[in-house]
Amino acid sequence: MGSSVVMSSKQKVYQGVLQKIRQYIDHQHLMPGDKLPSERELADTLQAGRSSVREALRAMELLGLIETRRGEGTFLSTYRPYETVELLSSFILKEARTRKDLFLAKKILEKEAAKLAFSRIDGQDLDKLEHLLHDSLMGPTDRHVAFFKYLFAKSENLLLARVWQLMEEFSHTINKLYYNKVFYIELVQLYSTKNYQLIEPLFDSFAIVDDQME
Amino acid sequence: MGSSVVMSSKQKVYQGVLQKIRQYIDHQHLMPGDKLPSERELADTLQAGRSSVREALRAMELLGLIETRRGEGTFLSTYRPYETVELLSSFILKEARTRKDLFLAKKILEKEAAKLAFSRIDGQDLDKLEHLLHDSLMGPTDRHVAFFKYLFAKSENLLLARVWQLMEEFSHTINKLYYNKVFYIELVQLYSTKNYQLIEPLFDSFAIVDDQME
DNA sequence: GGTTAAGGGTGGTCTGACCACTTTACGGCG
DNA sequence: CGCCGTAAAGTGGTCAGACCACCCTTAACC
Repeated sequence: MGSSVVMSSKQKVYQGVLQKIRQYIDHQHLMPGDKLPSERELADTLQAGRSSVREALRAMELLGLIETRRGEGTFLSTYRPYETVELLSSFILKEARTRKDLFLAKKILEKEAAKLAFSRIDGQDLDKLEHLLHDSLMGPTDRHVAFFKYLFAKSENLLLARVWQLMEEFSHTINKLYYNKVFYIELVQLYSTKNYQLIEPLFDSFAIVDDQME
Repeated sequence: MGSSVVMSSKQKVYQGVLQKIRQYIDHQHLMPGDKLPSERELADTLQAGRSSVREALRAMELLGLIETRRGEGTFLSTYRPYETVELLSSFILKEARTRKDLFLAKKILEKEAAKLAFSRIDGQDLDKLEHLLHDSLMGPTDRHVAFFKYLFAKSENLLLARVWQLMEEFSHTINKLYYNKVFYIELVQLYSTKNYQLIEPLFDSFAIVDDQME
């Protein structure tokens, strides 16, 4: 950084600013928490208007790349791609807003998490899962969410977990979904008897209970 | 739309503007290509400054949600996340673990699409898939993308397809990935011999070829 | 040394000016 | 009446400037 924003005939100033900021972050080896130059300084250095700098920063902020704090400055944030997926998914899910697509996609993720978690479920986990199933203070949807949150944590694939969570949260705007209670009991049994090959057939044999039909 | 931006104590004006625009898109059932109100009109209607409106629009533009054209206006775009993906990739690369998550998640989706497509693959589809495999003008990555694009279309689960597409585009910024060529041939064979039960083991037995290691 | 107030710096928001480009409207001519 | 050219109106794009809310640092006072 030190040169003005390069103005290609098609590129808007905020896009040039964005590129320069990214280069600055790279060259300075900035880590999350590190401070960027002030808006005014950026505007001076890049010979752009402060508004144009702000437009670039707002775009980055929405993507979760930076955090701006009034009176303090602009800081590189711990990058959380999942927040971006959240915003994007709100559009994606809207387009694909058929119940069938959503529920099947979610079921697939749950099934795969169940299988990924398989080798990591020990006796203690079984206890916790069974405790969940027998907690009579929990409604079926909450139990479902807690159950699979547990399994997704065990799967140790954060991206899958987050995508599932977004689908789960989004599906709540449609209605509440869960499997028949026998399903959960049988899945825990499969973990108990170490019967990996029966996980997929189990998912295939249980239909989702659709709260809206009741 | 018609009320001013609600100012919560923590929310910035541009975030409120963003919400209102999203609501407007919903209420008007806007489709890609449809025109949004002008910046000045939005500023009047939402009782915000034009700069604040622009900040919100820049953020949406960077996400590929809208397209602004000087002299014409602001249009809802057919969702194309290319610019976003490029911007995010420089940050997503920093986490090797995220990378591992991404590849595994993508493989899972590809596997499930292959299975969902199973019952819809006919002789004509087989011809097309085989044609893909024998197109020597295609590099391995392009072939992989075309191959699975085809399968996801056959799966008829638009949500899964979109999530996979997003992951696929993310992963391209990291490196180029595909399976060993024998994989595709064997999968087409499974379709030909109608051997559904072997799809999952096939995916389990093939490692992803990582271009970066070559 | 501790506390408080002031000063300087930060981001946040808005207004206004002006430019480049597109679309619309109007007038003149055939 | 239709077409063409020009001007006006409308669009986004950029910048400067003003002022506010907040934060941090420094200086002054007890």
